[in-house]
Amino acid sequence: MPADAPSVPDLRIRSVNGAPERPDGEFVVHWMTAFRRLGWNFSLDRAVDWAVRLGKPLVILEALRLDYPWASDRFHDFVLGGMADNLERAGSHPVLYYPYVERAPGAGRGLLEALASRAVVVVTDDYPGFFHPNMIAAAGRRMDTRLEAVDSNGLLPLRATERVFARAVDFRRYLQKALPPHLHELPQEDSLARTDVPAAGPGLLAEVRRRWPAADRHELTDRSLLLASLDIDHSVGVAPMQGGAAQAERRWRDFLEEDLSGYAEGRNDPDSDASSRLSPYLHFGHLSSHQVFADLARRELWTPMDIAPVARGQRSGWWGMSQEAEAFLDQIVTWRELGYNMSAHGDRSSRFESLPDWARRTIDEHRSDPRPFVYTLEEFETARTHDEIWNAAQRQLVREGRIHNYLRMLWGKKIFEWSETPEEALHTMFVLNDKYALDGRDPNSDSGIFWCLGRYDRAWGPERPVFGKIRFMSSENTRRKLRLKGYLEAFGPA
DNA sequence: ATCGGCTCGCGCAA
DNA sequence: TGCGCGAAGCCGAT
Repeated sequence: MPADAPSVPDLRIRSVNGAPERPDGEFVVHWMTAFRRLGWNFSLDRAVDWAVRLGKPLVILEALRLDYPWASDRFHDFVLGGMADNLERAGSHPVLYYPYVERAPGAGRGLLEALASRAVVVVTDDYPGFFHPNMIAAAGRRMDTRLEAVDSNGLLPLRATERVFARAVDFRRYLQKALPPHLHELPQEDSLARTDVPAAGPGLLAEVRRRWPAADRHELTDRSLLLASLDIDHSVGVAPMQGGAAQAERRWRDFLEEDLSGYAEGRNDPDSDASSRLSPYLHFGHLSSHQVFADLARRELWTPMDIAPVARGQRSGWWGMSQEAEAFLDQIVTWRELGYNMSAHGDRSSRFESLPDWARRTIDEHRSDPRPFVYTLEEFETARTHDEIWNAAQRQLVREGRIHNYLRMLWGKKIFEWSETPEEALHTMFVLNDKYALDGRDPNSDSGIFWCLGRYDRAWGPERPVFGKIRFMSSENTRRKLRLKGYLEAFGPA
């Protein structure tokens, strides 16, 4: 790659199929699958680099299939909202933004290959979770054009280390040593700002676009008819939270300007729902943690010189920012990227066997303890347990696609306690979280769900039935700690 | 309201 | 070898 182009760090670029680029191809393809935004995006920067270097137009394909696991009105709507934003923003640039929505099962088959067969190179997003690694590998086998996957997941490149970490403090200590050089590596705020990309003419790909028509602005903006026409799960309704980079930006600004000031204390006060509510935007790639970091640093008047000389994995004081900024960075950098690291490098990272030894041991010792209650997946899903707090949390998940951050822990702990086996509990948690949570199907879902069974945690006494030495939580105590009246009314039985 | 004990593993100082 | 401490807890004693 050219020395004069804005550099995407080599560590973040991976050749999927080992094929060479084709300099006589007609255009560069950016296949947008995970980082669904037009700025703060190393993956798109890389595609722009190619286009500039070889003097070829840029085609951005953002596709949405019908048959991905858990496809529903809820997730489709979120992604389509993002496409509407990207279409709007790309309109002022000389690129071909091509939003493709599959209308009938299998209709989209062949589209990527049709583009790839004429492309110089295809650049896509290297996301370590859900079906993405398999999809990327399969796409690489189906094309003889060079396919590159680029890591724009977080501040630390996924390939910076092969190690996996058993506890947040270990990863934090590692980050405090390894992260500083990477903090200078930022993607472009506006990947399409460079004017030296050759224009994509209006006739480009006309015949491809006749066979696989792009979604138009109107149906992406006003989505109910489109959603209703698709063969997806309509029982999981559109969530109150709107998807897309524009909404993500708005929520981030609001959080930064209004909610962050109470963040350090707010999180320790279980009464307030002090979460940033950015996780759906981060999950769908509508928001970048690089932007979050850059904006935060600017607000804090921070420079790398402020970093403390001691690096012992301490939770606060290392960055040299305000308490609330450091508390937030611990979430969005340490904890978020801990999960990504595990997803990218952890053997069997989503399996029971990946739990720490002490946790597996104690869970096994209590495997045959009688459960105080046992519910089926269907009873859990329809919020028919004996516990009104648990039922309310489940109803919030079904209706809004999220759960209050404290209750989310209780929700998982109780599914563990009220299932026949830990494996069945895991299955229930993953099904419900994957199906309903806007931020589900993410490496951080693994972290959150497995935390309930001891991952990243330590043993706690006294030893109890079912839990053994796994940290225990109870609805009775939750009732004492949280003011739940409003919540229980809002999420009472329908 | 606050405190200690419950319990495990790891890095680091000694 | 021992010490300190860690995502969010619980419970009983004070």
